[in-house]
Amino acid sequence: MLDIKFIAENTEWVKKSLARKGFPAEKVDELLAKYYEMNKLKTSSQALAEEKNKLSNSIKTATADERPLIIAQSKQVGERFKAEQEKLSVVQTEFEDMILRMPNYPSAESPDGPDDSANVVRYKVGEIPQFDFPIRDHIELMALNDWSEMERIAHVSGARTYAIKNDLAQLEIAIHMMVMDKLRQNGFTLLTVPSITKEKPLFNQGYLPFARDEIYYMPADDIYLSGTAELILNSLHADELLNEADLPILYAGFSPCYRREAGAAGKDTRGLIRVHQFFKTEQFVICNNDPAESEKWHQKLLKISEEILQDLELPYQVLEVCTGDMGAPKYRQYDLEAWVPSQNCYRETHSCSNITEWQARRTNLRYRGNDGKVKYCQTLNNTGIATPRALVPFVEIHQQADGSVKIPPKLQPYMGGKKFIGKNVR
RNA sequence: GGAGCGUUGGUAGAGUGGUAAUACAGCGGAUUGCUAAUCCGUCAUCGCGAAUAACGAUGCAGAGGUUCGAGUCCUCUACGCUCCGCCA
Repeated sequence: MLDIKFIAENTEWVKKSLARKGFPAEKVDELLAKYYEMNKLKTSSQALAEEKNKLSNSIKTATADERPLIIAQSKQVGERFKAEQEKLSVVQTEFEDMILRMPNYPSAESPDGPDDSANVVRYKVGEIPQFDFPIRDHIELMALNDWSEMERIAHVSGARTYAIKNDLAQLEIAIHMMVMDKLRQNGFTLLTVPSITKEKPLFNQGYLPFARDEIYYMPADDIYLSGTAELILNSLHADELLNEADLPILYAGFSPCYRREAGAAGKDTRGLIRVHQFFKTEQFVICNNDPAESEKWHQKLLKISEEILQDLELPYQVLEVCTGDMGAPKYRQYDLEAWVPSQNCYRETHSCSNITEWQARRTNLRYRGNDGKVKYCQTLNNTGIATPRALVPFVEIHQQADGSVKIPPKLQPYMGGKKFIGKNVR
């Protein structure tokens, strides 16, 4: 959520900034008109409240003769007050709906552009492997090694689900363990969190009101399924007033994640790239209000996820995401993409975002600064690792001519020391 | 699923239907002095405003209701604790 006073005082700048995200300038004017309308009603209804309070309070000291008259007057003012309040609450709801739909301001560093075609590759790390044998894609590798039950599970659980087994199942868990260890060593608090959520955290995080179609909803219990631990971690301290000494808060949250993928019809329908339920270890940071501080943490989160891909020995590229491809909450976003040999391209494994105050305002997540003033926190998030998607580049990059898959040294301790996995490993 | 008891500021904690005590922490100021103490003020949100001024409104888990007036009475909801039942 944006600061309405800032919008009122810097209207032209705000219009220009939000236009970079494709947000129309007229909507800023409409918001301000609604704001001024709301304030007028606040002023008039507060004047009536004041009058009502004065009359009520005078009853205590009034004589028995005076009372009936004052009570009658107070009743009358009370009714006018109630009418004014009703008008106000309509306008207030309209105003809140409008401001909840305003995206965050993009950073000066983010390139302008309408969609993902304008994203900029900042740099690439690692060699794209040259195979001297015909490569298999991850689906063929799973079939060859008896690593999955893709066809059977589709009958049980439907499209875009997966079941993996044997060494690949062990690998899925091992990668999360490796990532959790790295995050713990970097000072993160490890958490396993629920995937069920009430509605309010979805607004706090910024999924709602933008993407209701993407979210599983269970009407019997009025409960939603979370698409990421970010959602839960962002609301964990909702409505709290922290102390500056408590910051930064670093969380590594593990949870199953649920996405309807309603807008992805026809995309990545086979295999492990895009599924309705997956496991993610998420990096989440709450820091103080200093822009330099959130920039520092953004770079730190990026560095951690790069190390993770390097430990897994996956070649990757770092994208600076353009204004039009960023989600509404984001100020600045990097995507990390790992090389997928069978598709001859890089595919997203991590998304690293600085949200600045936008989520904290929705979440009412504040702290008392060392100067005694109350301020909003800033939040950042990045994938730690998401499986099974990360297994796709992993098994394809590390595949051998016989269909077995090499385990990089950094991961071997989590795989019981195995250097290779697969049917043909002796 | 059932029963009982709870939910008050950053924290702790009072509050017979009539302006939310008090203490601690934090911040600001003053004083004395010497490694701190004492005193005063402030301490959430919003409106009007140039204002971090004055004034006013709101805020006691949330939403309704009764009343001239609700932290206090009534209804519903959420959450917590204790117990019963069920259970990986």
